[in-house]
Amino acid sequence: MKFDLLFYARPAIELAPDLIGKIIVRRIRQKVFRARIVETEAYVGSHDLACHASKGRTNRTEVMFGPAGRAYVYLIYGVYDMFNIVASEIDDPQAVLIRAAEPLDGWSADLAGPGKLTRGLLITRAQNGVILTNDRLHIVDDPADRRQVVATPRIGIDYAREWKHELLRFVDPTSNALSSKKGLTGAALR
DNA sequence: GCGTCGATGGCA
DNA sequence: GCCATCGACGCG
Repeated sequence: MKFDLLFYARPAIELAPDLIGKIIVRRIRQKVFRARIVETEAYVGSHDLACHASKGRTNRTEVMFGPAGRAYVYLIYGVYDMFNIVASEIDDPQAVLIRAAEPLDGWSADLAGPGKLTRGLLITRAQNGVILTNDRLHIVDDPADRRQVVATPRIGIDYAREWKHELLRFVDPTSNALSSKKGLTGAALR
C-alpha cells in the first residue's frame, strides 16, 4: 500500500529506520521498477551540522523547509544526484537520505550507494520537490518484510564535528547491497 | 584488499 | 573552496 503524507510527517530519526525494508516504486514510461531500501541516513534539522539546512534557508534547501513527503534532490560533486525524503513539518528542515536499495522482481541494477541509486532509478533534480504520493515515484509497505536495523555513524560528513559520531545511519546488516560496511561488526558481517 | 586521487558543477 | 560520491589506479 502506498504511504500517504502522514507517514512522512514525523522526526527523521524515526522515519529513517522505519524506511528500511520498505519499497521504492519507480515508473518509467509504463514500466514499473521496485527496489527494497536497505540503507538510510537521518538529517535532523538546522542544529545538525551535517544537514544542508544548518547553513540557512536557501534556494537549494527550500524544499526541506516545506511539508513532509516531498523529494529533496540535489547535485553533489558536480556528478551525482542525491535522493532524500523530507520529514517532520513545515519550517523544521529534516530529511532522510536514501543511500542504497536492492532491486526486486528479477530486475538487476547496482543501487548500492546514493549516487548509484539515483542513477539506477533515473531520479534527478527534475524530481526535486515532487510529492511522493504520485504514481511515478513513491514508497510502499512490505508487511511480510523481516527487517533488521542497525545504527551507525553517517558516511562522508567528517566536517560535521560532534555530529559525525551520531548514530544516524540505518542499515539492514543482512543486505549485500550496502554502500559500505562501516560500523558493522562481528556477526553482522557474516 | 586496501589507500589515494581526480572528475565535475552548483553553491555560498 | 568546498562538498551527504564513485571508480580507477597503484601497491606488492
